[in-house]
Amino acid sequence: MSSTPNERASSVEPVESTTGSGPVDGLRTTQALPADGIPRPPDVVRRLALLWDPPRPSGRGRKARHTLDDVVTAGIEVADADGLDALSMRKVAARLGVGAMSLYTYVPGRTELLDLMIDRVFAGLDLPRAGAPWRDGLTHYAREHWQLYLDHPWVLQTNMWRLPVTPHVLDAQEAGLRTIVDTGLSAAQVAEILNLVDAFVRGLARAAVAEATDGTASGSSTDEYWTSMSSFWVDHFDPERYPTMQRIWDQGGFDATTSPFDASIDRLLDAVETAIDRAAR
Amino acid sequence: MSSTPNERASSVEPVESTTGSGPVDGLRTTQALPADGIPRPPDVVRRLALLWDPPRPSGRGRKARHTLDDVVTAGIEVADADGLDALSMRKVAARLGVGAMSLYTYVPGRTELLDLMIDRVFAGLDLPRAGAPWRDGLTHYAREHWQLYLDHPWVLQTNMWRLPVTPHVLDAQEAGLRTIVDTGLSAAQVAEILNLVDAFVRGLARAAVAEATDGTASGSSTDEYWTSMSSFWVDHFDPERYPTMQRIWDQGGFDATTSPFDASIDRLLDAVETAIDRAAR
DNA sequence: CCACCCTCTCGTACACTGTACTGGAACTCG
DNA sequence: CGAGTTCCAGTACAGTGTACGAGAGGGTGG
Repeated sequence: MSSTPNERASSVEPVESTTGSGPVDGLRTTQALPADGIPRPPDVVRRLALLWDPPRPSGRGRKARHTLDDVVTAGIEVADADGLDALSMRKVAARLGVGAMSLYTYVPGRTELLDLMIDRVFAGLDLPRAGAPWRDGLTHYAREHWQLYLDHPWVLQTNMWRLPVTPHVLDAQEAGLRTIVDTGLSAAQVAEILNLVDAFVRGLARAAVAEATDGTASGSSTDEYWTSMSSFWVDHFDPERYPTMQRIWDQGGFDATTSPFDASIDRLLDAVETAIDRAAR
Repeated sequence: MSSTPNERASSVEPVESTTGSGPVDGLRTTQALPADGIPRPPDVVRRLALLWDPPRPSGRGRKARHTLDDVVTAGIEVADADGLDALSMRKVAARLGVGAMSLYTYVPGRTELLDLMIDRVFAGLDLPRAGAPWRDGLTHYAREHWQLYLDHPWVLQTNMWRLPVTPHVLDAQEAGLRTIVDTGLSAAQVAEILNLVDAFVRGLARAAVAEATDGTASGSSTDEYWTSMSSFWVDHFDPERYPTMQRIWDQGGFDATTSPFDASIDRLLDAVETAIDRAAR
């Protein structure tokens, strides 16, 4: 029943900050009994293992044709090109010119591959330096995330309730918290405000991606999509039921002149500033 | 065969707010050529058809064992119970005591079923009345959405870039816009602010659901999950790499005493108020 | 050098998904 | 009582993640 037989206790190697790049065996670890004797559910532990102590390739055995990084890169390429739904193990494997099952020597499963992909993408963020004025830093933080989501929309598609706990994701959080930790806010407020900013950026990015890819996803061209939608407006939309929408539409409220990000980020930071001023008082 | 090409121009009959409840044939529409001769891609049109002109059951033929509403209800029950991943046609059918393929006489496909489920759920919102002070109305609007997402987290899981264009979803938008349309803001600002509020609520709800269901999803109990996570903190977390996180943690910043919604909504509305004041000046 | 063992590779297989197709069952109308 | 119409469901197909186990290639101890 237990899908992953193999008896090996958790090793005690030092944490390296570089992600390992070689394949290694025994990715699937079953219920290992660590020193403290507390059994850990394999799912969570396995997800963290590859991320936080990347295995070094052991010289023995057959040479690997690729590296872990290659696999992650291939995954990102597939997802960037065709979205998350198209990210199947078979497609990633095909891009590397190997069989589907070969991936499983580099990665325990699809979930973990996705974690690694996200970590990789977050590694590319240009994070605000410590010591900068909080408003500059936080703007920078928000804008970098915004750009990340536009570049890799599949990160928003992951159906996960929160980002995975990976080194570079935590790096980003760390940098975000750092921008406002010395402004006099309480610890709870700091955490809460960063949540607010994250929620804001993700929400807007989602909407922006929707705008950009509407219709394109489902095979129909953008033109086709919009003609269908306009047919909706004439066939189904009832101005008497939605007078306010009609009114705002007539006044050009839905024209989306500037980027929604630029339009709103200042307003959001005003709110943060208010909070900071109150705390200082 | 074409169920939606509707040769009437924009109909004059009032849109009813009750969703139709009978099965009907010809749900799948092929490329129909409407009067204007512009071909419409079937996907988009089909998705809209069932939502906006609900078919009435025609008395002829075999009696249906269920109604469209039954199917939608069953879908919502499945999704509420086991999440969106568990929402398979076979499971929904089983709950109704019916073969999987029978669903397709009520609904063209899974996508459309999901649209209907979302519309149904949004129909249950208690929307702010017209004429109330904007801040009360907008708070009410936000809180209702917040509660909806907590009650039906699968709505956030839908992997759609935006909510489907359904009658009751538009009702909610209409009510939201209405709360701030007469505050002196420009049309663009009104649209933008409602986007902001929506993005905010969805983002926070996502985080809250994450908090509530962490680990539970993947089969392991919450206890097991947390013991694994605590093992993460001791095994992998490096305070030297994440000093700010460590500091905020030590000060109890991550304790989450009150609901994140209550903590942040006022701050967000402060930002809105600032915008309104500026516009009025 | 050779045998052995370790590791990577991958064909096959299973359970699961959405849904196209098709033949049959049940109901109303002429 | 047909005829027409509609609902029901069994089978089938392409796709998914991945368990299993047989083979291929390379480092190392004898």
